Amino acid sequence: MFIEIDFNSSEALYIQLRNQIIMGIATSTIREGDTLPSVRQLAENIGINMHTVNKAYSVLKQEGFLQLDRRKGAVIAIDVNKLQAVEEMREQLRVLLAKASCQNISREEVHQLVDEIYEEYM
Amino acid sequence: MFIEIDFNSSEALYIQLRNQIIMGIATSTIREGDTLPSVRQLAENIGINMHTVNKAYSVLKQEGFLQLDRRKGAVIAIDVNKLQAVEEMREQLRVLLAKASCQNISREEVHQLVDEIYEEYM
DNA sequence: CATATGTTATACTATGGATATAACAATGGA
DNA sequence: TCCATTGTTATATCCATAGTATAACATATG
Repeated sequence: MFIEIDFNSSEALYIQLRNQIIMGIATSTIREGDTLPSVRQLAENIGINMHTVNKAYSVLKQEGFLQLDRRKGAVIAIDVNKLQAVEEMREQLRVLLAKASCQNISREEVHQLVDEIYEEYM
Repeated sequence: MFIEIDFNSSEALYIQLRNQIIMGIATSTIREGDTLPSVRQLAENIGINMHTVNKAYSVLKQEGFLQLDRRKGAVIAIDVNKLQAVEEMREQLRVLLAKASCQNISREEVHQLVDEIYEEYM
């Protein structure tokens, strides 16, 4: 299992789970059509509560990364409104880059970071 | 006052405050050496509790953007460990760009977004 | 001396995260 | 058909955090 939870982190467990799964998709560790473990299985596997996994899955469903099917379980299925996705990204980058700018991190340095990270993805 | 708080947002008030002040620095609305209102003044001004403002100021102090002085009040003073700042940025971008990658937002599109946003700053 | 500053302490309410049981309808395999 | 497993929903409890409300203190300014 590619999922690693940090119980000492201040980040909510279900958010960590969400992030790990999105990273899994980005790095092709899991692909469209693959199924994730059932909420009960994954919960037992990680050692957390069923509802915490369920919440992570619900968020991923809401964000258009998962489809929940009683027959097949949790299936990776990308269904994204790209215009909306870009606007959400812009808002998050606005805050992140404001801080970066204050810290004298240049535009070029950000571009390089983006390139480095994108090499791991796709 | 350049600070605008959204009371309907799910984001914590002190985080909104922090973000607005960082954006204020990034856009040169406030500059190094400028003083922010006292915690009591700003609290009354916005219509929130003194301790909420105090928490925002404490976070900004912790992050190296503010110096709190009993004589001068809250003074903008950038004191940043750049190496650490870049690493923190990398971690945040890792999650953000993983999602972007899953949503078929290309590296070039991200670069363009970064450029657009950076035009407002510096 | 009076006022305003940052700082600290305590207490309360509300909300959200995480857990624990429990139950339900629907599906698939034996 | 029977049974186990699936996603889903409903409660209830515990704890941490956010926000508010008072209050008090040392210090600095006028």
